[in-house]
Amino acid sequence: MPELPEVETTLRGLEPHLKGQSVVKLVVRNRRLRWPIPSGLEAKLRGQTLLGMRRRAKYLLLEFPHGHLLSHLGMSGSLRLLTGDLTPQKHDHFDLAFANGMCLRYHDPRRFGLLLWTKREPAMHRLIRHLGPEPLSDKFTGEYLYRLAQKRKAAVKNFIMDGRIVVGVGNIYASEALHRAGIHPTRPAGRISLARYQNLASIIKIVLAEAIAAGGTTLKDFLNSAGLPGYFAQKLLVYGREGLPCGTCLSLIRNLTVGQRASFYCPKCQN
DNA sequence: CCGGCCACCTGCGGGC
DNA sequence: TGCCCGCAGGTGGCCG
Repeated sequence: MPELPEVETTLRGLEPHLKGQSVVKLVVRNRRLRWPIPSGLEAKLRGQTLLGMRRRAKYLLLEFPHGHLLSHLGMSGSLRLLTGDLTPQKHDHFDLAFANGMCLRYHDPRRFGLLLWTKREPAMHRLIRHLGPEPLSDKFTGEYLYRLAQKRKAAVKNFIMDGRIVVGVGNIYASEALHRAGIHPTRPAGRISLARYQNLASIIKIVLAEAIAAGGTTLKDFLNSAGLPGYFAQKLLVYGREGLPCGTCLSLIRNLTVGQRASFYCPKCQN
């Protein structure tokens, strides 16, 4: 489900309500996420004040006086802010209750997400340490992509989805950005010019920024922290549009498997 | 180091 | 209707 824009949307929805609040309790109904929710986390969080929230890649980082909570939404996770009815539904795996009455509830049918605790700087954590730059930062440029791409034979779509190269570009936005940039998804990363990478890098920034502004993409079940869908799905030009005409040239959009992921592209506009 | 593949898990839609 | 198959927005780990 969530790529960078969906995680950012979740962060922006939660932070104003939760920053500065103290934790009343953590209730875990199912510890078995991608990695088990650590036992003892309940005791660690009780009474602690949430100092701030950040996003790094697709991880949400919650800062407390003695460490950070590190969470990830996986493929099907969502974090909702509840105030009224607290009856848990199927796949509601944990609740973080705050002193102002707000309840942060995690829902995740596939359980590919996670909730971990780290005492050290989150940037030093083994799941974060190896990650590349944020796509919306100044470190992410066409020159940067071009330099790392030299001699690489992997398909450019896999290259830009590799978190060690750049974070936050998932399957939807990789397809969309490559389409807007006119680059075929299977083109070897090392066989793309600097000029095309400059174009691609700026397009990735634009697509992600537009998706954040639209509140993310809801394909079937993404909901923001208030339980509302994002509407960037209406602006997708190729993703999920196999067999439909390209908006530019009317060729039919194709769906090709690249690196075990569906990849949508226009056979005429992208090369 | 790099590239390719698998696994983790549940739900849903299509085809028969 | 019901069963079986394939597929789904992520990503660490393993293998050659």
